Amino acid sequence: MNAVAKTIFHVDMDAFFVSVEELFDPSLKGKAVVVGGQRGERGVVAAASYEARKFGVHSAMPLRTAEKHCPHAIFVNGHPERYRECSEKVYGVLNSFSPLVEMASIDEAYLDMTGTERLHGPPLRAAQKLHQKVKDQTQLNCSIGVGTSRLIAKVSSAKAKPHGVLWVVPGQEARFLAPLDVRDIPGVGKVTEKNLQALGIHRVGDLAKFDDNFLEDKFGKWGLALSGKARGFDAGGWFDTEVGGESEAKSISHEHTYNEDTGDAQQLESTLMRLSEMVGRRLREAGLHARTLQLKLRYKDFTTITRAHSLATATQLDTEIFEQIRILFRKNWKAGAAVRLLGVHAASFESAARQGDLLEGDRRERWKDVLSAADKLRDRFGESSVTLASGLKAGFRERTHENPAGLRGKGKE
DNA sequence: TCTGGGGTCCTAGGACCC
DNA sequence: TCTGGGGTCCTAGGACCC
Repeated sequence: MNAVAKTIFHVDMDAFFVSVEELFDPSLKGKAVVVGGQRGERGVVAAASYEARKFGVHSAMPLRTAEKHCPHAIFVNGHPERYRECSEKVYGVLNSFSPLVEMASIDEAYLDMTGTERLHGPPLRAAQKLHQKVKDQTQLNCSIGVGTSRLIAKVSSAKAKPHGVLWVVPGQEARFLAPLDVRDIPGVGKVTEKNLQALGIHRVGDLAKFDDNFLEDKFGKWGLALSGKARGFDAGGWFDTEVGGESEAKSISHEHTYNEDTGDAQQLESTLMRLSEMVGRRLREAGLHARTLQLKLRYKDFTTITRAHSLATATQLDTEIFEQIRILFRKNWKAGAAVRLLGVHAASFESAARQGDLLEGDRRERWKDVLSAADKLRDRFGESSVTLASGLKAGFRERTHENPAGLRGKGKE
């Protein structure tokens, strides 16, 4: 572990969703903009412009609260396709700079720049070059943190915002981290913060004073990781892995929150049908079969339950997914109770279904062909053009509407 | 403050097996 | 009858991230 110190870049796009919307509508520039939905809708802020943030608006805030804080803000629906497109463009720029690039999410990436000094110059110079290149080729601003670990790079990119570059010189990690709030450590949220505060730990420096054993005692495995992070190490989990490693999806899910709660069985089941189709489609696109299917049910009062079932044979078929989900729903829904949200979740993937007897296998193959054809039709004519009504009475199905909020929100930016 | 959607990882208890 | 100890799988829930 005493090899040459690594040089890791963390590139984080500034107010990504807002900036992309500004590319499509330049009149938004310089204004208070909230991305995530329209005024008065049920939902939360996916991203807010720096202008809106001045009024206390931040991501994950309910739209209705944002409206109160900033009545003059412009509310914009999210456009996931636009963000994906821009994200790919950003990836292209990064990849032209270094082959070791890993997109950590739609708007941030890690680069392993170890040993590139002869090509790009010293770390700070290289980061400034990349910073400019991203701006020139995408018209989007980013911030870049540079350090000897992913953790240091990530924390420093956050401190560099907006539109800045920050290098933590090797050996200075502890000094950089010590004065920061424990909340600045990725993975420390509200709950951990509170637990740490109860122990008198407020700053990263306080945390670094405690030894591993004490923290492991208090917080288990997570405490050990925390101890490492307080010292600037990528302690534990995926954070430890090499930059550029491809990781496969572990689960696929879709959920829907109603604009108004409903206790109507037919409406609920047709939503589950639609969600099952969406999950099935994603499974087929990824060439995956799922063994575990899970229903998520959130009632009006926000109490939420999940109920799962593991199949003997993994599936990627809409009908099989829906069949299980419906069983779980009928078994667990308090009949008539108003529901706020429904979700369908698939996990325990197998790359190919273990097939039963030949006849059964043949039947499944034919179904797969039918479904792939339906996927293609939906691509061409929209989500509502094809319905596999098997197991449903005619007219049973809710009209499919495009989900304007089909995008990830953003935490800290 | 009336709380989206899509993910990852972790914990904990019970079933079941050797 | 007074009862071990792992290992693994399954399910439910929760913290956290963007």
